[in-house]
Amino acid sequence: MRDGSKITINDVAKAAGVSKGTVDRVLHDRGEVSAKSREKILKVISELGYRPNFYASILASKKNFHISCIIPEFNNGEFWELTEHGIDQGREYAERFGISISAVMYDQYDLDSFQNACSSVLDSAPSGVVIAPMFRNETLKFVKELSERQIPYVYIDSKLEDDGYLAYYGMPMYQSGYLCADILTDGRNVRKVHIIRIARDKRGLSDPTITRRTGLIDYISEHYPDCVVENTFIDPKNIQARYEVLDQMFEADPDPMKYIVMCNSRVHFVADYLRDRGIRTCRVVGFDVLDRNLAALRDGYVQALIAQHSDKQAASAISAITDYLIMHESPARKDNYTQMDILNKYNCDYYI
Amino acid sequence: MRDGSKITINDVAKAAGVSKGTVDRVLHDRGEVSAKSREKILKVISELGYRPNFYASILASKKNFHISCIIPEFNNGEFWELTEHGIDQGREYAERFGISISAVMYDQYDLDSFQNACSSVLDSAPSGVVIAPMFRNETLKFVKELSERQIPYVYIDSKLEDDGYLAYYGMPMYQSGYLCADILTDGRNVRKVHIIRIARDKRGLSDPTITRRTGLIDYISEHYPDCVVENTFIDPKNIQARYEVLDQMFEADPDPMKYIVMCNSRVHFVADYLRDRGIRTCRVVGFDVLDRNLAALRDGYVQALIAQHSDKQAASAISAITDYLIMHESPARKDNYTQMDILNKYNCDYYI
DNA sequence: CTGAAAGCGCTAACAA
DNA sequence: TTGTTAGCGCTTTCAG
Repeated sequence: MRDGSKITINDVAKAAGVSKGTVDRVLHDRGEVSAKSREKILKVISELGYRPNFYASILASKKNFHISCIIPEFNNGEFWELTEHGIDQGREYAERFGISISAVMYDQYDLDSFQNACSSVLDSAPSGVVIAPMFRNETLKFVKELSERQIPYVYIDSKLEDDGYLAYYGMPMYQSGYLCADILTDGRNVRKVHIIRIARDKRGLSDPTITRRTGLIDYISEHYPDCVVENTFIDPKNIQARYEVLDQMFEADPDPMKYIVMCNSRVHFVADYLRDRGIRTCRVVGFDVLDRNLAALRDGYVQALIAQHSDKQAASAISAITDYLIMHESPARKDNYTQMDILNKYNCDYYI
Repeated sequence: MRDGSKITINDVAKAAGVSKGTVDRVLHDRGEVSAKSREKILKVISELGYRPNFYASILASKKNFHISCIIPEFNNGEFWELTEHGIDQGREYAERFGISISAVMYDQYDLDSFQNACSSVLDSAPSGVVIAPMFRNETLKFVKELSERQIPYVYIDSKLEDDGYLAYYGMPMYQSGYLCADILTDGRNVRKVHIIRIARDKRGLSDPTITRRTGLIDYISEHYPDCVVENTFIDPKNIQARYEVLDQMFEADPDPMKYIVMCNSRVHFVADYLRDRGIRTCRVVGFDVLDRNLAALRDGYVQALIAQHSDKQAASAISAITDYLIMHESPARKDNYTQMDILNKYNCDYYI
């Protein structure tokens, strides 16, 4: 009964006329087995439908697996905090199998910091790696090294064009922009859409939200060919400058009904402005369930949020590697596009 | 390293000056231990921070746990099919711990069938039970019996007012109706809402969607006090009768723009009608991701679907019992209201 | 009431 | 290239 099938490595050994030591050897591909023994054992295994009991396996094994997760560093309430929660969930799972998890953070605006993170991970000789890549070239170099060392790695958030990865968990960025535009406009007579963007001081950084913006713009030009799309850049660090820019935006066009969208997680910047100025005439859509975004949703300064359970992405990434390490099982599918959740004030309180 | 803490039952035994047999006895509360031994052992355990290794425990144990799941029977493509998938997911998890899972189905329109299901489950002396209750009184009787036998049980889909259950996983029904109304109307100038309902031949059956309808109606009267809510009853088994009723509904009011909603999973009945009649002027909202509902969503006969991942509910229920059985851990929270997912044609393809 | 001892199914030395 | 053996940490008889 136990484990569904009661056939053990001993049964296999007996049926194949060898010892369990030999069976174990073919089970783990560690050579030193004659071709005929090997063949026979494999045959018996599939005939009997033998499935190893990995509790016994873990118990007996002296191996110490470790998984490193490389993600951007963050402050409280920021996007990557949720990912860290997911790492904690994944840790809970992995630790049951005696696998330890560590998170290594880097400054997403600083290439050196990313390189340091990568090389320190490499030095620790991990059994597997989870990575949220922000620097294209450096990441490609890094995963190439991982591949050579036969270390499995999983992308989260966004992925690159190599194909050595074990799995990828992330949101379909283009589609999320398309969806966002649909929710923003939703059959209304929209003449102008305002995209609020973060003014990036450093150039040359990869920005995963570009694809999202493309989806957004495509939707508009397909469904509202006469609609104007206007970009407004705000400074994330300077409130005053931010308010000035937004004031200008509102003054430039007398219509108080504005359609506003942000393609990253920081729509709360817009909400704060609207709250302070007492503006309730706009339709605002943003992304991700930060506390400040949720508050804006509840208060009615943001009408909808598109969310992606990025915690689950990290957790899934870790269990994918765990399962691969423990039971040699690759995930059912390699590319896992997580669902896009539409949140409004009536369902956001039930979002975990 | 292994398992986080390397202190074993042997360490505890040594430190307490007893044998591991005795430690095991207090660990599992199976008596036959002197008060002082017990006390000492408990003290040592907390001092050392000993945490049992349940792989070893499962390996050595001869126990055979079994969980029974009681749910309504179904045809392909119906609501409960998704729940069965969830049971399969749960089984995958539970079997890792040597716990077997079985599903027992009953006819949700037949009390006898439900009673039979319950008593056959009782006869099989399960280690735990997952139940989707459709008959109030009978269920209360059943769970009382389970409580007396100390068998843990978990509600899914809906729950009753007893409080002996280990956990509950389901959608907040009232809120889902409220949300549904919001999506249906969404700031539009709505004067009449059509609720399409299934004509139930048998009376006296509990209907979990009543609460949902209440939420829906409450929203309307709060936000659209002048809006009329009209109920139309259709026969699930008779196409012709169905079409006649709907024809009448459309003929009764010349306005082709109708707001239509169904509170159960069978909005595809409405979609089929609209497709056949070539009506594209309505706004239709329904519940649950049946294949036929998804098709209607993609084709534009249904504008939105509210979904609830009922597979995850069943899977969570099973892992809750599993964790309880294996590591004596109760779930983090008892009542788990699952999130309400809003699906439209742009995000439904990413809904697993 | 308690200790000793025989496994659970598998891994990994170590011999052969 | 193989078989043998000593555990992994825990449960469960079975004597005492």
